Amino acid sequence: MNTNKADVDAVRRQNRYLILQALRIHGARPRVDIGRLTQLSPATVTAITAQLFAEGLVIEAQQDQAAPLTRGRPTVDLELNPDVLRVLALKISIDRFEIALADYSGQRLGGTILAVSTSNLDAASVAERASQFILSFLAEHHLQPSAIHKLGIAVQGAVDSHSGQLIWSPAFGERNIPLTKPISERTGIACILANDANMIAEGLMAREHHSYLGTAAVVFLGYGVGLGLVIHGTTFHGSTGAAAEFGHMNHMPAGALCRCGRFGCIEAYASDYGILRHAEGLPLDMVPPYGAVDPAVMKALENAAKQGDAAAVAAYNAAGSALGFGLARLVALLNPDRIVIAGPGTSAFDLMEPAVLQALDDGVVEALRQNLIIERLPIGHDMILTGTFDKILGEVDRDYHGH
Amino acid sequence: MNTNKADVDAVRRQNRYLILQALRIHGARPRVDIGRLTQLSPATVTAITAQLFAEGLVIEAQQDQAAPLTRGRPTVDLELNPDVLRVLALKISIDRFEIALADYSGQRLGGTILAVSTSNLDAASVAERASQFILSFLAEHHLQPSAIHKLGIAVQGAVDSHSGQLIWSPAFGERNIPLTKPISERTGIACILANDANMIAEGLMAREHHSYLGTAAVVFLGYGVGLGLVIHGTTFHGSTGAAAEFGHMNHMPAGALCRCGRFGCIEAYASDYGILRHAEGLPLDMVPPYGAVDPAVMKALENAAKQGDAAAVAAYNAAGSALGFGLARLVALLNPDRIVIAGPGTSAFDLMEPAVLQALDDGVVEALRQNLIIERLPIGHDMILTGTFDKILGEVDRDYHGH
DNA sequence: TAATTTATTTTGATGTCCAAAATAATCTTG
DNA sequence: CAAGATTATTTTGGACATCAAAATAAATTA
Repeated sequence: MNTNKADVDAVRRQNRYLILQALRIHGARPRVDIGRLTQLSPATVTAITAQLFAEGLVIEAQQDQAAPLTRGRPTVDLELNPDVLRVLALKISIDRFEIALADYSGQRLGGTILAVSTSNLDAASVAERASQFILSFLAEHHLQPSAIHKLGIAVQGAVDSHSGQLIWSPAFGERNIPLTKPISERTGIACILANDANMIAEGLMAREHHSYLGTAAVVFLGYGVGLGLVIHGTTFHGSTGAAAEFGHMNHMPAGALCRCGRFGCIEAYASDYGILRHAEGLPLDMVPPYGAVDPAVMKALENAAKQGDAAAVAAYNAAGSALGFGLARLVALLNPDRIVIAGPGTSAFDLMEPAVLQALDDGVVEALRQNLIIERLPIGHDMILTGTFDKILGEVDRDYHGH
Repeated sequence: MNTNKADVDAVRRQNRYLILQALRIHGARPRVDIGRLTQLSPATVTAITAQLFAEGLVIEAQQDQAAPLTRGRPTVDLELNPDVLRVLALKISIDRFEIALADYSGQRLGGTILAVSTSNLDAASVAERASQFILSFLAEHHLQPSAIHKLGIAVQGAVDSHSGQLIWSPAFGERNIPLTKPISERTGIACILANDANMIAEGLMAREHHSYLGTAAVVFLGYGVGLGLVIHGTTFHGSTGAAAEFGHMNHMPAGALCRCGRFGCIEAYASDYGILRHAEGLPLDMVPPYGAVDPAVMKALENAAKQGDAAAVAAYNAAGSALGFGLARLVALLNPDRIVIAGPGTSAFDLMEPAVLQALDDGVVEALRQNLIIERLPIGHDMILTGTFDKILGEVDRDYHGH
């Protein structure tokens, strides 16, 4: 349980945070609504919004033209002042950097993609290259780095968010790549580092808060297999912030060879390259001979399986089984309310679904999956950037107090 | 994050809780110490302790005879008033009920064990039998049920603490056995239901709070394999309160037959009966032909393995491997700071340890286990009762305000 | 134009914490 | 053995937070 002392300051901080979050989630709203949403009394809402107003964080919104049509004093909508600050999100994945800019209200103001041959970068060059990308992006938008309040970096792989290092990622050959420190030094922008699947979870939580109050697992199917964990309504990061390396959770001792060098990881069966290797009849202990797999290739494989191609069907079955047993193990351990399957791989999930469900049947006491919601969410990579903004801005709501 | 509004009442509740917990954990202490422990100002400590005094929850302790020997006004030790209330803890395991009584300070006042042929009890009789046991125990101690503030029930198996049902337990043949409601009706005592391994975690947390601030997994080796999870310094219960069915996390698809009826559970390899079945050369898909395994039998097997008996060694290796891969999967998912191996099975852990470590090597990226502390704790079953008291009394500290 | 209705602000009460001052109860020292 | 020193605890007064209720603002309706 919470083991910190409470004082009157903490009360104001908490309620102030609730109001900012209410405006962030629900958009422009009058004070009455804020009171209803936060359970705070009108007097308190007035007091806190007045303070937020004075700090410049909140402004009066344009009055909605669709007339009131109602009796009584008209409401005054308040909204977050978009111009308070700007934030950046950088997504690093195989052969690709993507950056986006947003204002304080979360509105996306622009973004670019850069093709990078990531596997050829050495540890030191990653931050260098990313910094260049950030600075040139800012220059294009006529922004000084000092205009950016914070940068969130979302990467596929195991990250250590405390030290700001990328522990391991399929995008790079090397391990333990420092990111936040060198990027921060080169650009002058404060950085945080997070796992991409966790950022998706963050985004889902921000948007559908009521569905994510308990425990949920968000599986991201794509080139690899990522997982974001929501526990007690908060995204979970383990002791080093590196939790949820679901793709590299072992499925089968001494099983198929994975990109990470181990044998039997879920990813070695259920990722693009794992499925492809299996379907092509290559030995499972062969080093996966692919970089980023062309989506068209996967689409073709998917179609082949749908046409009944035996090798393709078998590959998707193996993928589903590995994924399903992984989920079964997760369920046995955490008994979540909800599992969300997201990412581009979702389109082929039909092919895996029977094996997934069979594995869940075989692998978990039914009592633990009685009320389990399994949901498919056809969101794409873009949710990673969105979720990263949600995370950064949520932190800002907690501790930013104006200039 | 916390999404509740804060008010001045919440402040006092929180600080009051901190003071009660400080006294509970550290025993009799003067007000100055309480201030240091909680970070509260002397003025606040005086105010809150005065209130606790008035409510009767706190009393002045006997002055320590070992004289002060120090200058200045002497301290006045405060302590929890043991007579505020009494609580009961009931532990239900295979062929055995155990009950204990404690006072408000957590002091154990007595306890009894009852041999029960649990496997022969039908669902309705379990609560009936337990209630009889409770009532006769109270009669022996000349206590009315109304004198008991709360009863905590710790059971091996999957529990649903919300509904108060025992979903599945190796102790009983039937499933979905209602416990808290019928026991509460029959005895008139408020009940809560929890998993035994979680109660061990609760006990460890109460005693060594600083070691359990992050994520920790407490593995209980005994007849079965239990797991208590500590996440963010709180014991974790999944959506139904049934989390951490580690013993029934799948180790090997279509593997050894488990008591739960599935194939390949960790327990089917690593529990007493699983090891014994393997060592005796019985087929792994054979229904385990044992009830509670006599500790002497396990001791003999352990000795045989230590003498080099091949079948016994192989059985312990298989157990270690199943346990190790289970832990590897847990680590990949949760990246805990600490794994604690506890329970009577600890004595044979030497035999399993090499296989456990090998499995961890094979199953987890090393970055995730670099700082992992694996600790062996030779605590016994008794910690389950102790931890149950810690849990109940912690709840009391949070919401009990005197008569 | 007056009455009604709804939103927001103001006022006053209650309660919290804390810093600083006051008090209490001991030991030390000359 | 009395005055001083030292440490613990309590008291006092200020700063702030929430809230209920009253007051005010700004519209619609009759």
